[in-house]
Amino acid sequence: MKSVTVYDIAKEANVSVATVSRVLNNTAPVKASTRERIQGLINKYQFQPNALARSLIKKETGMIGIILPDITNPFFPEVLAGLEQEARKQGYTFFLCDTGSSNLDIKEQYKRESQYLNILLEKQVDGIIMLGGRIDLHKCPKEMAKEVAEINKRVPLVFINGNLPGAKFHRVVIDEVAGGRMVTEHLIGLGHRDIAFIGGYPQMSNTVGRLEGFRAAMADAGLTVHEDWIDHGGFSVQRGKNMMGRLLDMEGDRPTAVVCANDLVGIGAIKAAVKAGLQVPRDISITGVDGVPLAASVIPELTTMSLRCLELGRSAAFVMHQLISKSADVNLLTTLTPELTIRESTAPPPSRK
Amino acid sequence: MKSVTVYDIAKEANVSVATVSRVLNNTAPVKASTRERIQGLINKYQFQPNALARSLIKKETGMIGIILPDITNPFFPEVLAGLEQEARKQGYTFFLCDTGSSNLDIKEQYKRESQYLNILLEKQVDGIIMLGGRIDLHKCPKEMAKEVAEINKRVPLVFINGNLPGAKFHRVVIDEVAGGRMVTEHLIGLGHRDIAFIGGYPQMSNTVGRLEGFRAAMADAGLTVHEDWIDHGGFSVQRGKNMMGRLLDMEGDRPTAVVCANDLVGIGAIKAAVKAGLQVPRDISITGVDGVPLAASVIPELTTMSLRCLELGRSAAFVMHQLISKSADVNLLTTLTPELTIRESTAPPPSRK
DNA sequence: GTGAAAGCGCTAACAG
DNA sequence: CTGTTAGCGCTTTCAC
Repeated sequence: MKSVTVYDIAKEANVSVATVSRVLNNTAPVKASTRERIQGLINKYQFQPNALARSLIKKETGMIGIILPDITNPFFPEVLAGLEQEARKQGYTFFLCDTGSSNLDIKEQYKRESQYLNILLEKQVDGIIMLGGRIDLHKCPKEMAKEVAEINKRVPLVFINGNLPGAKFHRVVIDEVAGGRMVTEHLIGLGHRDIAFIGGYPQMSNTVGRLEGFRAAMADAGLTVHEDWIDHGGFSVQRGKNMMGRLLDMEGDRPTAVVCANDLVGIGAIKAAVKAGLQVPRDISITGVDGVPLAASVIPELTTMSLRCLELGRSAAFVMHQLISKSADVNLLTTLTPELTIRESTAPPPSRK
Repeated sequence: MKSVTVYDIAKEANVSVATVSRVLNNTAPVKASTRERIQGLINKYQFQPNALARSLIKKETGMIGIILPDITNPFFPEVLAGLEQEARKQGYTFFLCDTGSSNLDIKEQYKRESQYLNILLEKQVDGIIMLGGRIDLHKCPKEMAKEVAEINKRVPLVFINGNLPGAKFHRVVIDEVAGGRMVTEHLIGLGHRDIAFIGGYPQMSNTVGRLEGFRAAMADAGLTVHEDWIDHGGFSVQRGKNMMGRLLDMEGDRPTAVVCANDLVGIGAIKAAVKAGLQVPRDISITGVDGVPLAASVIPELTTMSLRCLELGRSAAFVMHQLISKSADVNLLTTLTPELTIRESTAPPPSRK
């Protein structure tokens, strides 16, 4: 099972390893006849140069590490697809590190992030892209931020939709505030005045941003926000159901529209509403945020803010490539504007008696 | 930006590199005092041993390559999560190769598979796991199968839900025929006699298997299958809509139940049915296959055959680990039985006049 | 316990 | 055009 090396090829071709290396990388002219002889042997033995040895000396591996919290959340595969599309052209390959947060306590998750960060460093990846986890924290503990800052000194680092205090990082982000604002304005434009906001976590910056946009839109329209109608508690369908259920169970007036922190919560909210005997959007309008394909698959199809996942991925790959190839003036911050996608889950409020 | 090496540590600690290596791997006893001195320096410089150099000599990288056709299809992240869960314990990390088939012509996809296979070999991964693509073909062209057989000689290879002619491969599969049969029997048990089957591709073995199970269940119940009601054409929500639309537009009798080749098609079918003014399951029952979380998110929730994606992933990781650690008697074939998940999209047929 | 030295498989000067 | 040689950073005999 001994694998063949440049030496084996060289010997059989009666040349030196240098020449073999030359045809492999065509890094210098080689006489046509010897080149063909060597190429023939390469094919004959299906010779594959050992990338480890090559990377060891060239100090580049063509590998990009990706750290994300949960591949099972459809947002991430979507971003990943964008990353792959762009990075493949440049010849990069991906190291996928899923911290598997979905069934983990939060501290364990951050520990895994640290572990993976170190593993990626040891594997000599050319760059690391982070999504979710600690970079999503509205206020990240100093120690955890510092660790990442240290790593940023050793290898190119790009954040997608996140940030960390205490240092400057390269980031590709969607404008969360604009997203929250636009979706709320859509509802207000439809005639809604009593609007709730559910989902997410108050300690996460995406939630904070979306909520801030929501408040801004309400304020601009001269509407007051019912603090009772603001609820947090997660990003899953199940959590969406729970929060919506709670909202519907409340005494007194009901909102005529609900802004959900993401699509999964939006879907859960629709389910809870339907279960409570309401019709969406006739009785209540519901919106999501993310724009994952899933949102177009439910009935009624979810009106949402597309976070343009694919482009987010592509942009990040682009920034990473610039960083790796040491281009001058790489933008520290790339901001994308989300896109309102109006579908079937929103309509004017039921007319009041 | 020069990174520190064992030599730097050794010099400053006044020991040889061998000793540093010993404390790094504790591969031999080292005097407590020198060990501490060295450990101190390691911490001080945040020294990370270069995994490339290490792998070069140890001939193992702890990396497993994964080749899959489309990370955007929720089936794959689910399997991936299972893989990760199991493989993390063993200290493996993943190389993700998405051939991005969703927006590719089919030939291009196979070419990418070949490319990735080669890249993974060069990167010296300890093993390769394949999902989808050519291993899903009912009849894979000889050349394409042979290429994979060659690779199987050089590095451990595991297929998830697939196979290739001309050689023996290690495989972890779900019993597709049983799946098709069980879901059909569920419908028959409910009283359905007029059942359609839509989705998938006739050249793919999963479709062939599911359809075979469908036919077997029908035959066992003494029911005849309407060949007109068997339609193929893909695995996406959109395709499901199209196929279901076609079915509903047909002259003559209508089926009272539809077995869909996967969950996405099932969701598309529900959408088409609802759009046509039918109620699911009152007027028509619809089932899926896959058991992705999404299937539980739609309204009505989709009755489906769970392919037990997580376990599929875990089993594959387990088999791979055995292969890598050269355990004796690794099972060539691991078969899981799918699980019927009854939800809301199936009910007895409407009573006839 | 510890050090010297020989590679792992490849690339990159530097000579010819 | 081509060969010689010195490493990349680490592990691992084999001595001491």
